Amino acid sequence: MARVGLTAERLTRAGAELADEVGFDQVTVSALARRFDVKVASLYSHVRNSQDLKTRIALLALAEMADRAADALAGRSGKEALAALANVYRDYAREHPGRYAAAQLRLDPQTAAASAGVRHARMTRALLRGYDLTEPDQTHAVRLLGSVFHGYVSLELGGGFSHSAPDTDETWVRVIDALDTLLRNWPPPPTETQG
Amino acid sequence: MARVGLTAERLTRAGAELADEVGFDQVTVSALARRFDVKVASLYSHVRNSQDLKTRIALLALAEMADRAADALAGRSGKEALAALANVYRDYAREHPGRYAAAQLRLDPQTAAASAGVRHARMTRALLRGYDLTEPDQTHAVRLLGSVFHGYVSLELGGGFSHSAPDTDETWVRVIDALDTLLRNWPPPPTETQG
DNA sequence: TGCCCCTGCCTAATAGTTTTAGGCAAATCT
DNA sequence: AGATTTGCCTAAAACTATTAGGCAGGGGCA
Repeated sequence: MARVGLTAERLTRAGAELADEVGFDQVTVSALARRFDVKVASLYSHVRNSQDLKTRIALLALAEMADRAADALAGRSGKEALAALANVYRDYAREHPGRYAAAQLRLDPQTAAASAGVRHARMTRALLRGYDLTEPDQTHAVRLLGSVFHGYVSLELGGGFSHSAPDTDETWVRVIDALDTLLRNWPPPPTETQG
Repeated sequence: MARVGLTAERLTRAGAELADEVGFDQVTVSALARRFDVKVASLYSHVRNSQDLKTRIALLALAEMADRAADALAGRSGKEALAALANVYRDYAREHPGRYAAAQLRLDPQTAAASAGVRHARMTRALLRGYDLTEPDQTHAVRLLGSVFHGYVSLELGGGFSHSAPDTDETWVRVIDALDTLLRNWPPPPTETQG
C-alpha cells in the first residue's frame, strides 16, 4: 500500500546523503529503508544487494567530482588549473565526507573502467599539458598528483593533521605551490648506474 | 572446558592476520572466535567489543610500522633516508594490507595521542633535518610526505594504478626522486599580494 | 593430596542486518 | 472494466554483536 516511489536513483541519492550524515560504512540497507519508512525487503527490487547499493553511491560520487572538476578546469591552465582541481577534491571531501569515502570503494575492473574514474585521469592528464613533460613522465606525474590529493584530503579528513599549528589551509596552498614548482622542474629520469 | 588461552594480545595478533587474509572490514568478533574454535561470547572477556578489537589491531599496525621505520632510518640521511622511509610504508602495506587498512582507522584523540602515530610524525621530522627547511615549512613538508606516502600506497593497493604502463615500481622511484628534488628546492612562502 | 576459589569459556537470550521467496494490492494498459 | 504488471509487504533463515549468568578446570593454600 501507499507506494513511495522507490527507484535505484532515489535510493542511491538518499544513500549518499545518509553517508554524509553518518559515515559511509554506516550506510546500510536497513537504515535506508527506515529513511523511506519502508520495509527492508522492498529495497531489493531496486538494488541487487548491499554491495550494489554501495557501488552505486561510489559511482555517483565519482561522477559528481568529475563534473565539478570539469567545471573547475574550464578556461584555466597551469598553476591556476592545478589549484582549481586540487580544491575540487578537497572541497568535495569536506562537503561530502561520506560520498568521498564511497568514492574510495574498491570497484571491480569492469565497473571501474565504466566509471567516471577514467574522466578524472583524463582531466589530470589534460592539466599536465600546461607543463612540459614527456609521455612516461606524464603518467608518473598523474599518479603523484592523485596520491597527493587523495592522501592529503583523507589524512585531513581523518584528523591526521588536527591540533597542530600551522593550520591546514596554509599547508594546502604551500603544497599546491610546491607541486607547481615540481612540475615546472621535473627531474629527468636517473641515468643507469653501473654496479 | 579445554581452555585455549585467549588473551587480548593473542586476539589482536590473530585479528591482524585475519585482516591481512580477508580484509580489515571483514574482521569480526565471530570470525575471530571461529579461528580459535571458541564461542563468540568468550572473546568478550578479553576485548570490550568489536570497536575495541579493531582499535587494538590499528595500534598494533601503527607500532609495527613505526618499528620498521626506526630501523630503516637508522644510519641514513637525505635521499637515502627518504627512500627508506617511503619503502617502509609501501612494503608494509603490500605485505600486510589488512593491517595497513587498520592503521587508517579513525582513533579518538586520546588514543591517537598515545599511539605510535606520534613516533611516525617525529621520524618524518627527523628525516627532514637532512634538508634545509625553516620551522613552519618543515610542518608543511611533513604533511606533504605523509600525504604522498599514504595516498600512493592506498591508491596502488586499491588498484587505482592498475593495468596501465609504466609499472608502479618505476613511478615509485620517480616520485621519491621528485620529492627529494622538491625538498632541496622548497619554494619560499609566496609574498603577500595586494588586491 | 585434597579443598577452595577465581577465572575462562560456555549456554542462553536479545537485538540488528542481510537476503530470499512468495503474496496482495495499486497502478497501468487495453 | 478487466487483465497484467509491478511495487511494497509478510515471513523466514542466516549471520553478527552484545549481555547475563553458569559450570568446571587449574592454581593457591593447607
